[in-house]
Amino acid sequence: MPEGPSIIILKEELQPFVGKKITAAGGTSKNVDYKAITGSRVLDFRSWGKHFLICLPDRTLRIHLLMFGKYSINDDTRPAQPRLRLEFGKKFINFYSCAVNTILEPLDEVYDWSADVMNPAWSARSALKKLRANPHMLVCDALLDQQIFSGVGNIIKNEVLYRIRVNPKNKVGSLPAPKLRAMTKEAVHYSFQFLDWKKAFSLKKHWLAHTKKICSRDGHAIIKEYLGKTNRRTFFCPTCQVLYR
DNA sequence: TGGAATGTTGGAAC
DNA sequence: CGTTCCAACATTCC
Repeated sequence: MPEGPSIIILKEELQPFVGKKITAAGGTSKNVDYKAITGSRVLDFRSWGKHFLICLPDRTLRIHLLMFGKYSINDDTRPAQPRLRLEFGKKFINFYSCAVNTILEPLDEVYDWSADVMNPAWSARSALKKLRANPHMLVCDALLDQQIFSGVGNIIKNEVLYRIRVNPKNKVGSLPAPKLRAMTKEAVHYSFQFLDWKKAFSLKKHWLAHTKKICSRDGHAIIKEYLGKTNRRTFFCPTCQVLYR
């Protein structure tokens, strides 16, 4: 479900609820004061990477869909109990198996919007600065670092590295400067392609590395290894994705 | 059918 | 006290 582009789609699907008043709220999350938010109007839906933000006058509800989170709109056919349910008269939204939190601070104090690859405030310069400050970090970890590339997930990581022909085992500091810039640029570019393809239900069709077995560039085998500090599965072509020294 | 997967967290361990 | 590690969580698919 997640990765930044999917959250953008969620935000777009919920646009009809902007400005609407919550007439009832419930769910299994213990991090929400359901009574307090009943009667509040939704000022806006925002997002920061994989965080989906429901902005109310006096607080923000933060939804993180994690690996298996789901949502449904005006549809109660799911068997599971929603973690969070917001009703707007006869219409409603349900969120399932996600992490829900309440934020009381102003969002600008909580989030660095320039780190979100899909936000207009995204700053490549700022990302490069953070990367240069972490030369020891593996590039496969760097792309998954939400403080640097908020919204990038494992699929985007694999596709970005394949597209710029960079081996995931490189350290940030060993990449030539143009490659580091290319990585930063492609993280944004591919995220928007992901968005378009996901909307067209053709995301998987465009995967070049993720879950693939053969490199479409040179016909060599794509390797699967569990890499980085979080041991995420990483697909890459050791032949065309360069390992710098 | 069991294992793995678009992810993060909190607390234990060191 | 800082860091690192790992279990836990939850759902769907192959």
